[in-house]
Amino acid sequence: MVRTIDGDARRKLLADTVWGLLRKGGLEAASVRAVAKEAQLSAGSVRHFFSTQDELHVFAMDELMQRTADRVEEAMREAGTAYSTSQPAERNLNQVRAGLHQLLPIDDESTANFQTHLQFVVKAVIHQPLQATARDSYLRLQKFYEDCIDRLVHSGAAAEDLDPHKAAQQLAVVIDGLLLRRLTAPELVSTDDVIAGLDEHLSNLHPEASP
Amino acid sequence: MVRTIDGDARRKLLADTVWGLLRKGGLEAASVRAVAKEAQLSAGSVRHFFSTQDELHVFAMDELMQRTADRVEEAMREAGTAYSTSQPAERNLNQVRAGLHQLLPIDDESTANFQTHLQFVVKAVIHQPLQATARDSYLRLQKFYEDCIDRLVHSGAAAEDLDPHKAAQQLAVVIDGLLLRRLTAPELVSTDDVIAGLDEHLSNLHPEASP
DNA sequence: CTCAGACTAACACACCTGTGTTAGTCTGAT
DNA sequence: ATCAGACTAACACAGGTGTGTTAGTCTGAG
Repeated sequence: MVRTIDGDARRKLLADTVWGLLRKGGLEAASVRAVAKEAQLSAGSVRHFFSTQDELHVFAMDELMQRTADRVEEAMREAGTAYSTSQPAERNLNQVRAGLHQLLPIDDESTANFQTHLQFVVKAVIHQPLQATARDSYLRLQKFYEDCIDRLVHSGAAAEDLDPHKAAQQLAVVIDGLLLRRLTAPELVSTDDVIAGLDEHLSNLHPEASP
Repeated sequence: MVRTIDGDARRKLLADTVWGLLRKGGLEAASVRAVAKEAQLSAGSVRHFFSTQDELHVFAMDELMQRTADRVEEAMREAGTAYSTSQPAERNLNQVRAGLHQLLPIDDESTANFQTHLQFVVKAVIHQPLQATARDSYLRLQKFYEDCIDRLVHSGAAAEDLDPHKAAQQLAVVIDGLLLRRLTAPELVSTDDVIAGLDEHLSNLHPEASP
């Protein structure tokens, strides 16, 4: 090895650059040249790390999904320690809530992230190279939702006669709906509405819920 | 007037062409030349009716939204006559259900429509010229949802102590969520799931609902 | 000190884009 | 029959795109 720049760091920097351009102008704005310019590199340099534009885009999408997953995991761990002295039921509920909050646009940073996310997944519907990543992402998410429901049921925060599969689906629908609406109709749905929407849904799972 | 081709028909034909290209390749695939070719016209001809690309795209989006609104209205009218001999409560419920079904991808045709729809609204998030249309569309939809809740409450299909605004929001979230999930994760959400998801939500509004 | 090879920069190619311009063709009211 | 003007077609311009190629620069192991 000679003259070894940290390739992984470079790749991640470029992924980050793609996110910014994508959020502001769609995937088409994240051209090789535009990314290079934004990252203060030459086009040749970018293409040294990603020999193809699709490769760059796929990597950027993968990376974004991974980051989100990491954030969820960390938020749950944090909530775990924060409520380490609480009852398991309360701890579980708060962990789930903390994890799910990471999947919603609730502040400027997460809104920016999910704007990028949305552009990616919607593009993936019609752009083949992105489909595998999109598929991985939603399969993983589905598992996560099922895990959340599991935790809620086992800790008494959700009725035991719940159909876990159905409940996970509904949870996914609510989260995706809140996401899409917050991003496309921001005048009608505030970040507070988003949080309230999720919390409402969760509290309706409580066995003693519903008047 | 001389040599007057039906301009409105031409415009609608071109809008239709845009939908097809958009659904398959995103807004960027609906270039002036591509649209012209697909519609078997020359580029100059297209630009005679739309002097700018944005104008064409905006018109196409407007038209799509209008068509959807028309379908909703007609479905409700149909349901009204179909249940004209029923109790008002039952008629109202079925009208609402029929209208809302028009806002979901439940068969090949509606799936295609909403693929186009989704591409439009997500592009509108970052593409200024489309924003006014998107805004009109979601404001109109919001009113429609509130109207639906109203009907349900007044006909006893929904609890009277419901917060109408909140209920309309939740309805919107469920519908948008089902839409996004069906289109981005078709393996996880079938068209039947979509219908079931909506019906479940509606039946949970019933005053005597919840065990 | 050397030099393989990781990295960068620059150019070329073929193609597509929106838009402006300009000349032509056809039609229906006069 | 004429002719204004709605419509069409074709070209040009300036710029952007992905990608291939090729020559150069820098560095750390030997």
